[in-house]
Amino acid sequence: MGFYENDEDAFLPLRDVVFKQLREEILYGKLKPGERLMEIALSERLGVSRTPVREGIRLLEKEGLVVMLPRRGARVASITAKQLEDVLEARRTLETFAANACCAKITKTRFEELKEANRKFSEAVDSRDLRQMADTDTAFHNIIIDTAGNEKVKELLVSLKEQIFRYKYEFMKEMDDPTRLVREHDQIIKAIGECRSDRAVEMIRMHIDSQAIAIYRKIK
Amino acid sequence: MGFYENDEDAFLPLRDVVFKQLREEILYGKLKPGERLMEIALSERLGVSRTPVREGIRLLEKEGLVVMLPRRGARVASITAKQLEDVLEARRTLETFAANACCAKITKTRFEELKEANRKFSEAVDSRDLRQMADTDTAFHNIIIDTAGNEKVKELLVSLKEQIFRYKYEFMKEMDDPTRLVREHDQIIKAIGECRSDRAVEMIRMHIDSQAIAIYRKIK
DNA sequence: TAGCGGCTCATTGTATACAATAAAAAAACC
DNA sequence: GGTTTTTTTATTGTATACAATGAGCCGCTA
Repeated sequence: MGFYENDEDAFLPLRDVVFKQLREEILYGKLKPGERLMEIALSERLGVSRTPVREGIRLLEKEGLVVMLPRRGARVASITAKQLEDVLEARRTLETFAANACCAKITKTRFEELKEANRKFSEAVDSRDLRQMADTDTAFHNIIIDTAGNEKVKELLVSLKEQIFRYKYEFMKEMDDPTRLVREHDQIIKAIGECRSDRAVEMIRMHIDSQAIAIYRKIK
Repeated sequence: MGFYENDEDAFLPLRDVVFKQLREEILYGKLKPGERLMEIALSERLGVSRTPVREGIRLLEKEGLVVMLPRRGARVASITAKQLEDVLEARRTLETFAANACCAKITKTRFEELKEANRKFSEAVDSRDLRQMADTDTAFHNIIIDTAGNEKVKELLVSLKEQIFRYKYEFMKEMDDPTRLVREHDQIIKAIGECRSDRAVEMIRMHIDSQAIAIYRKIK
């Protein structure tokens, strides 16, 4: 690669370095949906041979970030309205499960983390730093998912969210009142704090759906 | 590979042939959990070079059938009780969602397919052919999932089921009364036919849970 | 004999060369 | 001039050679 993002990467297999790099570029829009990923061009740009590039691309496919056609190479995954709906529906299903489980397992410290996470999200919203907003929002949701304690569900949700991250990112750019998200988070926190799992589930559902509708509008 | 399962495979990239072959061997127990997958040995056995073997193994990793450790190669995924619980919980969450959606979208022809599928499953149970039982059971559930019409959920469920297929297979071997499964299927069909989605969801949940408990017992 | 250190070997990681193929361009034909 | 066929070229698929590394072995030392 010629350079390394940080020292950790120096010990990672090159395929993972390639994976991380390309993932970053896809998620934050440098590589756009539908764009071809050509092995030779990438290996030259990244300064490695084709082998780790191929393997890195396979990892991206695993995360649903690229699609491969035999003998035709890989493209950054683009998404149809139907696929977006499907992903969001799957996400909603799993994340409402997580919210429910979270209510049963929440601890005092976890609850405080949740509040702290939303505070950070609120700051990010105030700062209008898009990247920061996206990251802190993810962190907030991840606390709920972590508390639910189901590793497989977590893994699936990470993958599902990555698949629509790019669109969410674009959508946040044009959102008129992002402070609404902060208030929605607060309501979720409140429901969890009161151990009202039905309400928490409903809040999460609404929270995801409202974003879903906005993203959906943008896609079309 | 030297030979081909069928003509279709002759046109597939070798990585896919390798993937299919190894997947078969893992699912039906020829390759056992924890067993190492060594690239050179496999490439010799399958008559291809290491490259497609490596890529085939990556595909297996994507399906959760093998786990890879950097510089230590790949092993057939074995599962802890906790992981099994997590997978089953995720499956239950998504499949109850599918059952619910199925009730809303079921058509007359699909309903007939469902009944036919359970008839075939019943025959398989009578014949005591384990492989047949597993396949027809999967086919039955797949009709419900297909009818739900969410491709992403389907994809996730396929992967989740594969991860526990081997254990289910082992468990079926020692099941005392497999006809119970046929009756459970019948109840699910009935609930769907009556458009009682609450009941269908509950039936699916029970159906999965009863298997879950049995598999769980076996693992421990 | 227990523990340390370096050696060997098996195995994965990476690079590269060659083969196969699909898309694009050029040529031949009507 | 347009259409089909051939040729070229770009790109992926596959094989293989070499490098790097981790695991186990063996002898050394105390």
